[in-house]
Amino acid sequence: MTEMKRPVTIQDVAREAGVSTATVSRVMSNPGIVAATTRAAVEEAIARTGYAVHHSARNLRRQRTGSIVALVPNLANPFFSQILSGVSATLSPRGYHLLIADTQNGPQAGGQLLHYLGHGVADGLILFDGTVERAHLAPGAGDRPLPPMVIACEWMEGLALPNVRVDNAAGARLAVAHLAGLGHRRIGHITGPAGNVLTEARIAGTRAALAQAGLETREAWFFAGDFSLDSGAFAAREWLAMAERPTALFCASDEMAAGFIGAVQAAGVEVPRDVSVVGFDNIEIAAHLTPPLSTVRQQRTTIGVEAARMVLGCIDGTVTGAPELVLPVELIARRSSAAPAA
Amino acid sequence: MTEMKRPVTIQDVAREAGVSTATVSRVMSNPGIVAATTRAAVEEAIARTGYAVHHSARNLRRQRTGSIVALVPNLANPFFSQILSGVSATLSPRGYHLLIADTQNGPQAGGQLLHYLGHGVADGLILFDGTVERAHLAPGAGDRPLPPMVIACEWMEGLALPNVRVDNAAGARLAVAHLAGLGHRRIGHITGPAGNVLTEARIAGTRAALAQAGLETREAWFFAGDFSLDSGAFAAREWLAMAERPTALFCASDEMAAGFIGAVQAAGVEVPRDVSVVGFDNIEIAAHLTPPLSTVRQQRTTIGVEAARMVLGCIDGTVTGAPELVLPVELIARRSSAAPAA
DNA sequence: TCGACTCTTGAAATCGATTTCAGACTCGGC
DNA sequence: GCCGAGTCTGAAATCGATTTCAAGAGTCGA
Repeated sequence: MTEMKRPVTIQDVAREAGVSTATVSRVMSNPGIVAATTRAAVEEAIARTGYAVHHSARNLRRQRTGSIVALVPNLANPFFSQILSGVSATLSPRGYHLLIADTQNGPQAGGQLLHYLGHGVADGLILFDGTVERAHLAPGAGDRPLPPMVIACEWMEGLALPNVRVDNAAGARLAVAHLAGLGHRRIGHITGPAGNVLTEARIAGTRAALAQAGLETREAWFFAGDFSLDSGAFAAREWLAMAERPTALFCASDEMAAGFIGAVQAAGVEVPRDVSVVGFDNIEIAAHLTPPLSTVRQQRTTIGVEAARMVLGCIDGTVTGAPELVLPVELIARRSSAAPAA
Repeated sequence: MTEMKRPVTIQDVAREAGVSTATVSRVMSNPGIVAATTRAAVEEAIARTGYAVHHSARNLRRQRTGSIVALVPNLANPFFSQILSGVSATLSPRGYHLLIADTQNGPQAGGQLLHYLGHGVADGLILFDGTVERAHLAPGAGDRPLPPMVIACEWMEGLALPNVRVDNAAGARLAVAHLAGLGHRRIGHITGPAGNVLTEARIAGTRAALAQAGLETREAWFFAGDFSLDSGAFAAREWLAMAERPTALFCASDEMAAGFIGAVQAAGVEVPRDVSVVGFDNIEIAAHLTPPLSTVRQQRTTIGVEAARMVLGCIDGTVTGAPELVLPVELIARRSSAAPAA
């Protein structure tokens, strides 16, 4: 048919249809202002040539890129896959692409970030990592206006950035209150990684709920974890070696809860007969574990959807300032938590 | 300091340094050919103005985009997160961005794909979804040369596309041989979604291994699943209702294995005492389940890394034709499989 | 002292689409 | 028959960087 060499440009279409490139462009982006007959001719030419707009060219002229970048601390962590799915589902219908950057938990996150900011790489940014150095975020750093940016899941104290998160402290309180309500008097906690805002919020919620229930807050019952399966299993070893064990544990992530349960059950301890466990996240497998895991549900898809909406809102100006959206959490009682043995 | 209005362009830097834009450009992309003193002046000017190259402009001129798109069937599936992590880790140091498109398992995958092909959106494409309509992939469809493309995890029979995958049939054979070796005579299989190439390869491997071991291949013992936890639990209900049950099951995914085990254990059946189970994938939680899950290990990060390398190779011409890389798998025997009860 | 060469550098064309600006044309009303 | 308003269209400028081409400045040997 036509030559298959060089990709067809708007010039080719214009020539083919006997009009100017301006008209072709109008047919594509604002058909209404083009006369019906002309439009038909152009559309016919487009179809015949198989023309497709060249994004780089359009982006250059329009001064936008059509993509949003999501900065995640660790892409391998399945926790983010569902969130990103929500982001993607929101972005696609609005014509935006999703660019993913994995900071690999590294301190070079700042560098990564700088790379994306103001370089015309993306129109907006969703930050899922609260450990980025503040210096990089302060407007004026590098002398260049920063693109719209929202921070999701995590947040940064004292930094006025649009934000989507769940009510972490409330989740912790729900979990601990649940355990206390079952009759547990000795309740422990496996924490997230030190320094993380989520970790701190959940610890704070745990302490608050313990105090409210009039229970002891024993520091030895706070096991240091990092959200991972292995850190849960590690905490289990500490717990097993302990003289005076807590009878119930609230874990800051479902993965740690699963790691803990797996390890204690391998040691012959039974859940929930010997120890009750509550997780956080409600990952999909939680309901299928043995025993099914009681947990605090966090709607990950919704987080992604709302974060994406928020950036888009910032971009088109319908969202201004630094709104904060705190999503509710919910306790899901399953079989891993029960009244303590008499 | 300087005005904070408009982002600084290469023109500004050129003016600041008293050179032409050509020289500034050379300093950035090929410093060697610029005189040392001039180069220093330009670098100084770049630092002073905080200049950063505008990607759309560069891309337009260079006729590349600097990004690779990964088309995944379902981003919410954590199976892909580790693969994508490998892709990202390989792409970043080479200066490429990772663009992610979620086809949402929909038939519109073709449309999605078309959107990315030849539109100057990406320099290459990694396809993790084998269900794309072939018509969209045939070079010449739409009259435009297709960008480099590799298909990973899955593949398409009779389509000569660069390909990275694991040896699925061998994995199935390993699993079944392992169960047969333990003494099981009645071995069943929970399959993946119908029509999927992975499903078919694993079924074929299962049948081959059963035949080789001289065991019966009973159709009733092939449970239809779709890789999901719930489908594993569903198969468990069928299995429980069965008069003559297989004593061992090979599941085409760890998630189905976990769903199966969770459901039968909830019904009072013990694993591996009453039934042995082997999964496929070796997802991270497999080792922490109760009992720890025996499975066929599939190196997901490696798949991502190799797929990314392959596209990059196609782009820079070091890879030609349609190479196929079949990664080995490995059986990991844990506690969910044991000799059948006497 | 005069080419022949190399080394640097800048002017200008280029990538492909969008958009402004103004011109051409139509139509209705007076 | 003329004028103004309204419609539609094309020429050309523009987005910001890269790269070709050629020219100017030295260098070196004969």
